[in-house]
Amino acid sequence: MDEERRRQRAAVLKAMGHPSRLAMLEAIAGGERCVGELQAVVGSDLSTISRHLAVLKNAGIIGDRKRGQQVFYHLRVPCVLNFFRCVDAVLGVESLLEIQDDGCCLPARSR
Amino acid sequence: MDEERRRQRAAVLKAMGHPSRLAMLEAIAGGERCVGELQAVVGSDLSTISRHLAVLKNAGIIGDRKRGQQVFYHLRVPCVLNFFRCVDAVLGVESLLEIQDDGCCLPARSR
DNA sequence: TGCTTATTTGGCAATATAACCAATTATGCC
DNA sequence: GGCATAATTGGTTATATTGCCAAATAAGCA
Repeated sequence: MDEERRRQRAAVLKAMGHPSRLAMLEAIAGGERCVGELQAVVGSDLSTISRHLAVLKNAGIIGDRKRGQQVFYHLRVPCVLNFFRCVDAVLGVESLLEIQDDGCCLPARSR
Repeated sequence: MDEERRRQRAAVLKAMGHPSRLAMLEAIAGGERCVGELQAVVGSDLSTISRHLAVLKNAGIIGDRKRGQQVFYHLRVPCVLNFFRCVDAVLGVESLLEIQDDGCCLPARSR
C-alpha cells in the first residue's frame, strides 16, 4: 500500500536524522568499520554506539558482518549519502522563498 | 564547523522522517498547498497538521506565504524528493549484504 | 578452562515527539 | 463592529528516543 511505503521511507529518513548516526554513516561510507572504530569517531559510550548502529541496521541502511570478535558494518546502498548535496542546498538557501523550477542539484523530475 | 553542519543535516532528515510530513511534502511538491488542503490529505487534526508544517518550515524544507486568510506552503528546494529513488533502493534490497561499488541510483561519488 | 577483548542487552532517568482539545489570533465579509 | 473561516498556540497526556552504567554474551588466546 501507498501508506505503508511512506511509513518505510519515513523510517529510513528518521534513522538518518541524528548527528551521531550521520557521522557514523560518513565513516562507514569510507569502507567497513567496526564498532570500536566508530566509537573513536563519535565519542559516545560504546553501548550508545551499538544502539545507534542497531537503529541504522533496523532501517536497512547498513548491514553487518562478523569477523573474529569484531562486527563490521557497511552501507547497504552507498548512494544514501548523495542526498546531502540536496540537503545542503536546503541549508544554504537564505534568499529564495519561492519555488524553483530548475533542476536544483539532482537530475530528474523534481516535481 | 563540521559538527554543526552535521547537526543541521540531521535536522533536515529528522524533519522528513515522519509519514504524515512525507505525505504533506508529496502534496506540496505538486504545487503550493494551504493547511486545509493538507489536512484533507493527511486526515489528522488541523492543529497537528499545523505543528507538522512548523517542523518542516523550521528545518528549512518548506516556506510559507500568506494569501488572504490562508497560508500556502511550498518546497524551498524541490529536489528533496529525489532522494526517494535511493531510499526506495534501501527498502528494496533483500539479497545484497555486501557493499556495492556501482553507482546505484544517483550519478556521482557514492563513496 | 580461565582471561581478555569486542559487542550487545537490561534497566533506568531525562528529554523530546506526537496527538488531541480548547482557546487564541488573523483575515475577510456583512 | 460582529460573525465566519483559516490557522496557530497553550496545555495535557501518551509514547518514543537518547544516553549512560552495569551486566551478559561471544570470540580469541594462554
